[in-house]
Amino acid sequence: MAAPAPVPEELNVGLLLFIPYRAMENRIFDALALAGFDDFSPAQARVMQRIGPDGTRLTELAESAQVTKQTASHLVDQLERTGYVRRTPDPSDARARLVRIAERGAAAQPVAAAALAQVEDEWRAHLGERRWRQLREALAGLREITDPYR
Amino acid sequence: MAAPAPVPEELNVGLLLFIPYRAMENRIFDALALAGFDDFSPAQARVMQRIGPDGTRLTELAESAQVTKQTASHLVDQLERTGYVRRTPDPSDARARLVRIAERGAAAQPVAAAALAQVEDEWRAHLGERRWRQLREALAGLREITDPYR
DNA sequence: GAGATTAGTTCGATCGGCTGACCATCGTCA
DNA sequence: TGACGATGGTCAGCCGATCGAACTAATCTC
Repeated sequence: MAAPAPVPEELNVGLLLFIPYRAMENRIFDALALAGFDDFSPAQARVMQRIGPDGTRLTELAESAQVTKQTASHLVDQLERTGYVRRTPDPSDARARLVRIAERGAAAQPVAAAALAQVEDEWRAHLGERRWRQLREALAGLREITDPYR
Repeated sequence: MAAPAPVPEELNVGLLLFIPYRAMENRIFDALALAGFDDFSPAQARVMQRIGPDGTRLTELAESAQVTKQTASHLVDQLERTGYVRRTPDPSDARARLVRIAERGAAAQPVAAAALAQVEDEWRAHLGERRWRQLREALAGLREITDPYR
């Protein structure tokens, strides 16, 4: 333990979480824009990122992203218009439709993944392997009690 | 943030950060509303939270919250109208004005602080003291390379 | 002191997100 | 079996957040 927390300004945990989150979002967003994927917004991305490999229902997306169905629907509209996603019928329920990644979305994913990996590498390098793993582990633990969706 | 399809265990760090952040924000917001402070928005709170004890310039607030000066100005307008903050002249620069916490803002702060402490306690209890400290430490480390303001 | 820079505001537009109202399908239970 | 509540989704209308452009006033630099 050593030094008795010399930190005078104990920045609150909420802010402490938000700062790197925002940095990550910006980095990925910039990388995508640089690769030509500049025709979508952070809000759209926040929804798109939650689409599973086999498609995801709108309601599920809405819950997961913590927005109303209407908002999610609206964002999916835009994503559909620009070719990032596609709505397909849900075979198991005629009311529902599955939102799936479309061609342009599929093209953007590797770019986003690469940017993500790049940032994670930088963070890991900065923190060191041990602290990095501890961070991931603690965040996963936190998720158990803070993820309203899951 | 846009990232590839989530695999449950390997959920990307951005999302892992976002989930508890959002949960924290919601909890504090609810507590404030319950205590009668229901006449302001999350966006306003995000700005207000960054006001220092001796007041903070608008431009500084804008940078720190990563919004434009116009947006910050607009939010401060509202906060001023509802009595949470006050604009005072900056003695060191006649162009500038210091945004300070006003009466209603000062009244809200202990409520927010209590809610924050409550949530932190819950999180600490869930993670255990050791992991909790590791989390805080890692986040502080991350801030060194992700906080564009500082 | 002229010109560039900086702090802040005003204006106008767009986008994100919400509520309310609605339709179609599904599931259940009398 | 069929009526009715619950569920998945859309449409319409509204407000707040945020941005870009253009502007004023004060400051800084030579």
